[in-house]
Amino acid sequence: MKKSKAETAETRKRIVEVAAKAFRKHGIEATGVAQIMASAGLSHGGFYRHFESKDQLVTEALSAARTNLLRDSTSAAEKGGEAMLGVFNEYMTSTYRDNMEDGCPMAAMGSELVRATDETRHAATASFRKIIETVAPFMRTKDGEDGTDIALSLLTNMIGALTIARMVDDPVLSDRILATTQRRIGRSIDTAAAGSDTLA
Amino acid sequence: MKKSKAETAETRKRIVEVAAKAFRKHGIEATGVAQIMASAGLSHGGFYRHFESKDQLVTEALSAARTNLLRDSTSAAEKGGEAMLGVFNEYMTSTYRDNMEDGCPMAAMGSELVRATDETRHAATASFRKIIETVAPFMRTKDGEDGTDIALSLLTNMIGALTIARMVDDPVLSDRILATTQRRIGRSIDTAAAGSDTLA
DNA sequence: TGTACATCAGTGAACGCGCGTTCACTGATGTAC
DNA sequence: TGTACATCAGTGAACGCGCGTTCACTGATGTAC
Repeated sequence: MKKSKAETAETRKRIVEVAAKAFRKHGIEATGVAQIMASAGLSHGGFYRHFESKDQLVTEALSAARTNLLRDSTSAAEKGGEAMLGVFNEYMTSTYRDNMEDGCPMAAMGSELVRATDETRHAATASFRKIIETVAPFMRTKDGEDGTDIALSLLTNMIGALTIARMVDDPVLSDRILATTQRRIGRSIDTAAAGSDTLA
Repeated sequence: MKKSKAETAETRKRIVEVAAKAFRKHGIEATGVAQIMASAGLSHGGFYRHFESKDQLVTEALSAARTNLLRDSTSAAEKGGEAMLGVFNEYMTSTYRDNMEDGCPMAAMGSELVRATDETRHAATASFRKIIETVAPFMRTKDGEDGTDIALSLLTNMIGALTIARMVDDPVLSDRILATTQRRIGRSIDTAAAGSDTLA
């Protein structure tokens, strides 16, 4: 039953994408290799033809999950401050809150990533840094302030707010957390900032 | 080998306290009932004389873990704004970051609490709300702003910052996240606010 | 106050279960001639 | 270009292991008389 190289690559990619959603939705520990393989339409035995371990898949799934985030922020960075504000605000909506499987992996798996392997934490750090770099130029800075610092503050705020908004069992409180965070986003982003497109 | 009522109550309390530390340090799922009982100096079989399930212990351990937080913020609330600032700042130190087992349970177990049982999430919500209420009067508000909203924003920021500071594998970046968050704390807290002691 | 008995905290073996991982096997793909 | 063979993606059973939970048992505590 050997498969062609193209098929093999496709299968591997499918496993990573399925895992990226499952880990965010149910958590890393709670998601088994067999479940992931079943969701990808395979039996669990073939897993180790593609990956050395579950940990390796976690690292790759995390990198895959960040792709959407980076795509959003990079495309907004090209368009300018108004687009960036739109992207940020979208992350603080009830729709985004209620769709964990497609959202920010750091908000969805935060405390599990703290205890993850060195490789996974390294990948997470690289993702986080990349996003900070992308959005930092769009932060509204006053005298002496650094865009990177504002971005660090705003993004960790969004991650924490999303986590707590998902944790609390009172929808009113949850919505209020999102709304408050949106207000901070509006204050932090410089909508007048030019996109990289206009610079080119 | 029946034990006296006093001993039984003491044992139960010990289990909860050991669990509160272990869940924060290693995560909820990764901490087994047998490990907790062994840390408490007991064999695992006796666990169900004290608790109906592991889930019940999780709920109680969470409530026990919040006690320290509430004690800190309540005592600061009595003393006034300067004391409150001190407590907040302490939460954003490298010492606090590196001592997960004694720290804020929402930062330590955030994404696991999102997926916890209804009872646990309810307890977590009550804890969060209580702390917000305690610190809200000490927030620096400008025209039309609500202290509760500022508190929600600041506390979710601190939880997210602590989580990400623990997740990244670069100590420089981690320290920078803490420092930036400390700066925001300084801007948000009204050090001139009077403590409830002075009102009495 | 003293005795007889029921209660139940704690022990340690055992339960079924799902986990991550391994392995012998199958048969289509890719390669060497 | 066609044939022979090595490769290896995927299957499904099996591995050891630790999980949460149960249970028969022990013996000190608490209670009823």
